[in-house]
Amino acid sequence: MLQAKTPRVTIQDVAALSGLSICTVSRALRDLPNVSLEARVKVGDAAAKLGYKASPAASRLAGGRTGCVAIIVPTATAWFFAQAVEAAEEMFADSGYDTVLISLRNRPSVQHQLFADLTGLAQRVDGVLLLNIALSAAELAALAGSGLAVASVGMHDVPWDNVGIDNEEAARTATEHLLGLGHWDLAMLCGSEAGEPSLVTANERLRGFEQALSAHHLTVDPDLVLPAGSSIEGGRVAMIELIENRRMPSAILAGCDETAFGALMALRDLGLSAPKNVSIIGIDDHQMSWFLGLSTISQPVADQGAFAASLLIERLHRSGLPNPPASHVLDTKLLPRKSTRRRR
Amino acid sequence: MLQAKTPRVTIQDVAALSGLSICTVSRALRDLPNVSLEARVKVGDAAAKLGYKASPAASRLAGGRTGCVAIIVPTATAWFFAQAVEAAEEMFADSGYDTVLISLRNRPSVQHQLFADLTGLAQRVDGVLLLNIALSAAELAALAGSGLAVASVGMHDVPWDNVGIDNEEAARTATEHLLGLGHWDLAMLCGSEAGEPSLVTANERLRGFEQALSAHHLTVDPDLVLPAGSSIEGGRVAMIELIENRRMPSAILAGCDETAFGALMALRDLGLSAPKNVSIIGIDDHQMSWFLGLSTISQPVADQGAFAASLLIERLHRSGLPNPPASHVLDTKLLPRKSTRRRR
DNA sequence: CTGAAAGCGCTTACAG
DNA sequence: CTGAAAGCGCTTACAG
Repeated sequence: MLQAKTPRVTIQDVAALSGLSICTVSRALRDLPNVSLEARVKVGDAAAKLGYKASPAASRLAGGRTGCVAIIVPTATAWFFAQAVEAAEEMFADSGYDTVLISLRNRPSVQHQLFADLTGLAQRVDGVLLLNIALSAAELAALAGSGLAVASVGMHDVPWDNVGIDNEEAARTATEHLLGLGHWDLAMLCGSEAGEPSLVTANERLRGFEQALSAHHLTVDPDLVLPAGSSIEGGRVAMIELIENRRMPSAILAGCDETAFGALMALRDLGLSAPKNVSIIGIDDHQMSWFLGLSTISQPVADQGAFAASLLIERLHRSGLPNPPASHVLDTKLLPRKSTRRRR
Repeated sequence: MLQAKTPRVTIQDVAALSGLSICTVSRALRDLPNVSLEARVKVGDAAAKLGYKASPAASRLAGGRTGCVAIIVPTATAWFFAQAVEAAEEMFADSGYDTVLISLRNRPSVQHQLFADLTGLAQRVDGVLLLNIALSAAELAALAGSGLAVASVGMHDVPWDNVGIDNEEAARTATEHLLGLGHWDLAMLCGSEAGEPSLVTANERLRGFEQALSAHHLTVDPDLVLPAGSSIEGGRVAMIELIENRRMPSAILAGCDETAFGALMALRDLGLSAPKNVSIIGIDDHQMSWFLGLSTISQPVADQGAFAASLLIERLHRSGLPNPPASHVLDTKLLPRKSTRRRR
C-alpha cells in the first residue's frame, strides 16, 4: 500500500479496461447525462479496480475548473478568523475542494497586489470566500466581474451571498447596556490602526455606538474614539493612549473582545481594573471572555464560516441558476458579566 | 483596469510579438540557461507589454509542478497553529506559492483519508509542511517516498528538514522550576484526548516531565497524569477530573498554555486559584499568559513556521542537491510569573 | 543559442 | 447513448 512511483493510471487505462471510449469514461465519472446505466457500471468498476483518479492538472486545463477555492482573511491569527477558517475549510474539504489560504496580513499593499491580478487568481481557484474584507468600489466591481464565484462573511452591499451579524445592532446593544448602567461618558476602542486596511465590521460597530448615543441625546467625544485594530496588542496600546493622553471615561466599548483583553492588560499595568475604575464591554464572546469576566455580545463564529462556505459551494455547483444573492444575518446576544457595573 | 473576459494572452502571443519561438519564450520567462541576453530582453518586453502570465494549469500539466504547497495542521484554531500558519503562508506567498490549508480537525479519520491518497495530494501540491503531526511508520514512509518535498515543525526522527524546540528540555525546565519551589507532588495535564490523534510534542513533554522527576528520585503518579488535548476546554475538563476524581497535587505542569488557561478556569469555577491552592506552569507563552500571570516556557512560534517554510522552499527550488535533511532546534526560556510560588 | 514537434491527461463540441 | 478528433497552454527532449 501507499506506493510512490506507480506509473500513473490515466483515463486511457480505464477506457481500455471498461471497453469504452475515454469520452464516455469522462462523462460517466463526472455523472454527466447521456451515459447508459450499463456503461456507468462498467466505468465505475474499471476505475475502482485501477484506483483511477482524474489528474487535476489535466481537468483544469481542459475543463477550466480548478477544484480550489480561496479564503481571504485580513489576518489568519485573529481568533475570529482562525475559527471561521477552520469551519469553512471543513466544508470545502468535505465537498472535494482544496482550500487556498490567503492572508492579507493586515497590509493594504498585499490586498492591492491581490486585486491587481484577479485574473491570475481566477486561474488558480474557482471561487473565493472573503472574511471581513474592506473592498474599494473598484475592487468590488473587479471581483464581481472576474468570473470567480464569491461569498463573504461580515460584508455588506455586495453582489454575492453574505453571512454576518448585525454589527450596528450589536454595538448598539452593548452601548445601551452601558447607558442602562448609568454611564454616559463613553469611549470606544475600535477601527483599524494606522497603515492597516479598514475593517468592515469596525466601521459598523462605530456607527452602532453613535446611534445608541444619539438616541439618548448624547454625542460622541472624538477624543474618546481610538483605533485599536483587532489584536490584543492594539487594544493595549489604545487603552494606554486613552488614559495617558485623553482622559478616563466612565465606560468603554471595545470593538472586539481581543481589544478588550488588551485594554484590561493596560489597566492592570497602571494598577487599575474593570469594573472598578471603568466598565468595559466587548463584542465576540471569545473563549477567554467568560474566564476574564468580560461582558460582551456573543456571535456564532464557526457557523458564519461554515454557512458562507456552503453558499459558495452551492454557487460553484450550479453556476447556471441566477438566483439572486442573499444576505443572511445571524443572531447575537448580550452577555453581561463582571467587567461592567452600575455607575456609582 | 481590472478587466474580466480579456481573451487570454498566451505564450503564442508573446512569441509572436517578440519574434521568437514559444520554446525560447518559455525558457526566457523561467530564467533557464541557453537564452541570449538579447532574447531575454525581447521576451521580457513582450511579456510585460502583453501582461502575460503563464497559465498555471498548463504549466502544471506540462511541467508537473503545481505552484502550491500544503500546510497540514492538527487543527487550525489552536493558537500555536494559527501563528505558525500565518508565518508560513507569508513565506510561501512571497515565493510565489499558493498555500493549501489542510486541517486534520483533530480527527484520525481525516488523517487516514489524507494519507490513503498521497498520490492524489502529490498531484495537487509540490510540497507539504507538517505542523506537529504524529505519523505512523507507514505514513512516514509513504510521505518520504511520495515525491513530495517535505518539511516539518515540531517533529522528530524524520527524513526531511525539521524546525522545533527541545520539548523534553522545555518540560524538564518547567518541572524543575516547580521542584525548585519545593513542590514534589506534581500532576501533568498533557497528551491527546480520547479519539484524537496523539500530538508529537505532547509525548515529548511528558517524557521531560518524567525525566525531571526521576532526576530527583521521584516517580510519576499515573493518577496525576491526565490527557488534556491542546485546547482551553480540554484543560478545563482535565482539571475538573483531576480535582474531583483524583486528588489535588501541589503543583501542575500543563502541556501548553491553553491547557493551563482551562485549568485556571476550572479552579475559579471551584472557588480556587493559582498559586494559592496549586501552582501552575504552562509551555508556549501565549499572548494572554503574561496578563493571566501564568508562569511558562516561551518558544518562538512564528519563527518556527517561517523557518520551516523557507527550508521547504529551498528544497523545492533546488531539488537536485541531495544535502541531508537537518533538524533545527530553537531556544526556549523559562518565564516565572505569579501562578507558581514556593510551597508553604 | 534557437526552434519544430510531441506530449502532458483531460474535456468539449460535433457527428453518428 | 457513444466515439473520433481537436484543443486547453504550456514544457521537454531533440535536432540544428
